[in-house]
Amino acid sequence: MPNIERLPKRQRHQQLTQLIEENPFITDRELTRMLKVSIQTIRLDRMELGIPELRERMKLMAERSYDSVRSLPLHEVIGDIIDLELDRSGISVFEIGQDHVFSRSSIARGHHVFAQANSLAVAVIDDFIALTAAADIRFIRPVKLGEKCIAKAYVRSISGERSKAKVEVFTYVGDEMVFQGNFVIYRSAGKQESEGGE
Amino acid sequence: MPNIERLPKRQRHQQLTQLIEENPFITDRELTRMLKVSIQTIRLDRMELGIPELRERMKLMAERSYDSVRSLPLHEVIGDIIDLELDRSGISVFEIGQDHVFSRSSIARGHHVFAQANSLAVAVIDDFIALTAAADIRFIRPVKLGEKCIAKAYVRSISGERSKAKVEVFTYVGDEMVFQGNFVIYRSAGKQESEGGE
DNA sequence: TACTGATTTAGTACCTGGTGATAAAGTTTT
DNA sequence: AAAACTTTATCACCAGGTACTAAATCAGTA
Repeated sequence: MPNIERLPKRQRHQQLTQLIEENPFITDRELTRMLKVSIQTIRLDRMELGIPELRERMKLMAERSYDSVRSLPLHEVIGDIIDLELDRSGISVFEIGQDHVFSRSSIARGHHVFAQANSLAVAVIDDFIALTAAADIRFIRPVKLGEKCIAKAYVRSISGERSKAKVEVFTYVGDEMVFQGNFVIYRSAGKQESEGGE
Repeated sequence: MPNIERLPKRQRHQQLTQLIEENPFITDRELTRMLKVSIQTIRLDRMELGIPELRERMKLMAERSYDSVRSLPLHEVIGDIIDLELDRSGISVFEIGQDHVFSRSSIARGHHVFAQANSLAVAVIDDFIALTAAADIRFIRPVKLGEKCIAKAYVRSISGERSKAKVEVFTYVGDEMVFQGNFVIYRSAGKQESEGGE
């Protein structure tokens, strides 16, 4: 009574999984048409496969995107600043997540590592509007998914009012340095006309 | 019959808009508790404000993220590459959208401008895995919301197998140069052990 | 052949988070 | 007070399910 050559079910499970993966917005009813089985079978199959219902799937996707939206573009500072002495130094922590890596290699895309350092360099300058004017950076070793980047910024020089500041940033994973950068930050004491990209 | 000093409704509309913006996953029922009005009022308000129901909101977010998930693999290159001569030069276009700017100033965050240039510098190198090792960059003027950035990359030198390439990138808005960068890209002919962040 | 067990189908009740229409009450404004 | 606007209250209905029970179908034996 167990089964040899009782594939139709497993085959259907495969197809079902694939169909939903291809189009997560498909309803059970539509699936019955594609697979030519009753809606109850579809539902049993979903249960067995642990695939949630349409609305749950959409909710999950929405939540996932909502989280990554607020961790990416909404955050004007990338990484959590855990220490800040204005015009002197600062430390921030940023953990590399799925959203930050190349899918094929799980290596963080450079601009995220750059963004953490850049954000910190800007944050450490005590000014209403501070913008990056230039930077000189080194990626010392690739950063992988899950690694926690600790960036330390040191203000090296501040010249006068409405002028440039030099900030040096080192990023570590553990005690390994993975990134180093020298930033020139424009500070606009008073006026907000200035140069830079951030 | 029109109204002067009939704020409570508009005030509520404002609050409603804000509440939903803060937490798009809120139900009408929860909103009645926050705003102390009946659920019908909430629904009339949503109608007037053109705010779709919870499920519709989740669906939109899910669809948006689904689209951007499929444009994110393309997102490995930021900007549209419109011309590419491998190991020689390339051009990409990237329009600054809401997601790319500081809300307070509508100035593009530096890392997006950097990311376009960096992506192009990597793409122009004809190698399976190419990673940024270092960069020397200048933000010449701020880039604003809606501006179209045209990045041009030129390969300046390629040294041997499994070695460094130097790529220079200029980014323009119209005929104004807004960014300039010198990138050192590692190319790993064969092996994929190499350095860099991108 | 009849029994066993898995698989599939059917049907009902119920749930959430709404829409839409209609009516009634409350509040201003005129 | 009458007209106009705003809010609340009902009621019927919908999609896309869950949860549960029951029956039908099919296969492979014992």
